[in-house]
Amino acid sequence: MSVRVRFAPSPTGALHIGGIRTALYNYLFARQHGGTFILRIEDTDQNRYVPGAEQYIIEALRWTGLVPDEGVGFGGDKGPYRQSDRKAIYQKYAHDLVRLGHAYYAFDTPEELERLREAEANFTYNHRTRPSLQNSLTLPVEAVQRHLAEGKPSVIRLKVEPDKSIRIEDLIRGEVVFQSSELDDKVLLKADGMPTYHLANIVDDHLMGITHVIRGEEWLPSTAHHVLLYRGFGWEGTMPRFAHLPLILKPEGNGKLSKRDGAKFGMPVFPLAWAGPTPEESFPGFREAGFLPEATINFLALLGWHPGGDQEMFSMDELVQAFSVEHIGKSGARFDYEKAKWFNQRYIQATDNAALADMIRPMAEAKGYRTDSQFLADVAGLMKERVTFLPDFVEQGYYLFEPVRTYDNEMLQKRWNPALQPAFEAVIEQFGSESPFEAVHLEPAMKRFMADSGIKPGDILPLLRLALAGTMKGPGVFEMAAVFGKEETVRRLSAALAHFLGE
RNA sequence: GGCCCGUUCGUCUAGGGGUUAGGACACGUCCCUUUCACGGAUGAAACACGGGUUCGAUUCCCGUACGGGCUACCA
Repeated sequence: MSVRVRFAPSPTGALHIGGIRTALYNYLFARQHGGTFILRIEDTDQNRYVPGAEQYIIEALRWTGLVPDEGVGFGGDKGPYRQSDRKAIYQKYAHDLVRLGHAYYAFDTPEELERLREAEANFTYNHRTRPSLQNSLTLPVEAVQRHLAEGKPSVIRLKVEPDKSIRIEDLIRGEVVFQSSELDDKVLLKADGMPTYHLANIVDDHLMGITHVIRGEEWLPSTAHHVLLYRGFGWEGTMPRFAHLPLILKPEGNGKLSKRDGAKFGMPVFPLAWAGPTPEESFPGFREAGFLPEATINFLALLGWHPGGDQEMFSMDELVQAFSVEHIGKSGARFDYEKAKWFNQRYIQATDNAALADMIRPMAEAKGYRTDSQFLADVAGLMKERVTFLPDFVEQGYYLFEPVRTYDNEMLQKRWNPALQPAFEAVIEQFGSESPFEAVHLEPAMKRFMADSGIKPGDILPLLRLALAGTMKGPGVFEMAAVFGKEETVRRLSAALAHFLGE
């Protein structure tokens, strides 16, 4: 049977980076087995639905390259893939389960249950308490019929039989055992007619032919209920295998990574920026920060999984090859932003200049800078080994785009000396006569010229740098000169000399 | 509180009954470089604790501690 896996997020806002990792592992597993990767939108909670979240999820998957084979926005013949469009299906199955004796109607109001929980801290709706509550197991048949006919608000609950051991063979954790007596009678169908996660999930996974459920660890405790549902429906024979992923933890302190941690620690925790109704509900994204999708994926892949060995850099194809559920770690992984930055740096270094030019162009454009391909590619070549993020090219390399307006005064005081004027002028003149104007020629030629003229490179080189860039940081003097070209180089040097002379 | 899961350098991790416990990020030092980086070399840095089992346990078992998750008509 061919592998079918799904990524099933809830459109309650921006999808954080942990969600992308879950999608990634599902994707890798599907690709490796020649299987199908499905996107299902779990929007069964009307109250938490956030407009735009679904589009965000799809865009985030496209950006990271985790493109589904089937699902909302991607076609497929097992749809619809949006749970709110499947309401009638769940209702049918919920009622089937009642008929089969594995579920029942319950009429207790949320308020009544709330009171019970307040009265008894550990109150649970289960095999012990249900005989004293308002449901189709305790009420006379006529009363149940009447309530149903009158449309009295009701839910359908799973009838968990006590005294049974439920064993789950988790692909990551091995055998996990639960005692049914400790399980509650989970609500399957809510009073508004929508299913809860538990019902919708099992029905959909079954109907969509899902073979492996790879999801976050927060679902491990309810997996026992899910097994009971498969049994209740008589689907145990085709029940998917489960793999529960460890969670991603906060960069510092305790607990799992949350939305707010981005602002708290000054780093993005979302793949894409999210514009909420208020600044507090808006979040920065990896994409907007200037991460390459490949770097983001490589970083996430290794957060909780490693194939063994010492390899750090993995292309998507290599990940597909190397991936295995057995090598997923069991403990939570702390979100390590420094490592993410390092990956990005490595990927930028490994990207060719022409491709970088295309990525930089919008940023150069926004600043009103030159945007021709050759120049941007040259800038990329000069800066790629000293940047971390894409915007750094134009932000740190501003002097490549703009004329120098200010010179590092401290360095100027230290390096400039009026006695150097003739040497500096000679060097400017020599630059003007060099050809070809390329770094490989310029560097030896100029150094030879200085040696022949009795000019100490140590006196002049720092000044040339200052003259060309205004700052002591940056690419090699001759490399910059070559990118500027003869005319611009001489212009910058002359302008700088005038400034050095106090004009 | 109850149930479930986990625990190797600060972080991500490899490993696995006998190893100098390996790599990467971050950090220190040095080299390269008359800048800043890249790169190279090198250093400091870990098997939570207590009992077993065993000739031998970081590795297997049991406890304890600590961490995490769940405990909604949320997912």
